[in-house]
Amino acid sequence: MKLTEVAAPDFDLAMTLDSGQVFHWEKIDHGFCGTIGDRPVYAEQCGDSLRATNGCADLVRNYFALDHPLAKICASFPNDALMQAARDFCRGLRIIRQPRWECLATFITSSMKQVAHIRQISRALRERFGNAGKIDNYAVHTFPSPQRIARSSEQELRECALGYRAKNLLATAGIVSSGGANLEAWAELSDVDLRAKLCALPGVGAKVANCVMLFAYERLRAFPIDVWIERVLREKYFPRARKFLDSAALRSK
DNA sequence: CTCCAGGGATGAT
DNA sequence: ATCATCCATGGA
Repeated sequence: MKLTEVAAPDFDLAMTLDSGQVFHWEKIDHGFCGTIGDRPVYAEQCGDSLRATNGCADLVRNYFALDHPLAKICASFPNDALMQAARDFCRGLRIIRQPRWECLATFITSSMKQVAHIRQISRALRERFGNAGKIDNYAVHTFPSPQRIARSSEQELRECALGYRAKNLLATAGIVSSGGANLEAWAELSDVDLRAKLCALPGVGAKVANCVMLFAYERLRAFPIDVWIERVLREKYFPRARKFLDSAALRSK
């Protein structure tokens, strides 16, 4: 396969793909196979560069947000020991730019699930309802459109290990595919309005809404609080706080 | 306000 | 082989 080189300073591909923001990339020899939108893409790290599928340089630069000034962003964090440890541990982790529907649908399936489960659900949905593509001899699948999910049955979705989330994904796919929610147009909304729109969709609460805002709408101030973050907040910063999800996450703008 | 269904992988006994 | 644990949303 012919690869093209893409400059990627302050970037760690494996760290980014294994950080719990995206769930479909598969490790293959020295790199990762996946899709960016409807394009099959292979990418591998080579020092301060990526080597990626020919013709995908701009796509890769945008998806992995290589234009974000990561060093400057990290330098803006508080300089306490805890933040220093976090910076060291996550060096090169970037918040990437994901397709809106794919991100929303994936995080609806993520509720009450661990990363390994979410990866299996993503894979099942893609293999069953997505379009097949190839990277050399390796098969990849696009994430299915809202129309395709809406045409499936709750039973079919349950066969992809969604459990009770099947009903929510089906309902939200119906709303999106029928024009009841224009995910692209929502990019123009304020943080507060966008969060309210997202939370009105079945299966989307404060945590999922903040994930989608952060990973699909480039709202870098959104702050998803899962149980792990909540534990850290409680243990290290706010030992007496009670309910983060109903207060901090929803009020942050 | 509180309580709890929900489902499958993963780790412990 | 069973058993306990992990987890966000929404409805009672």
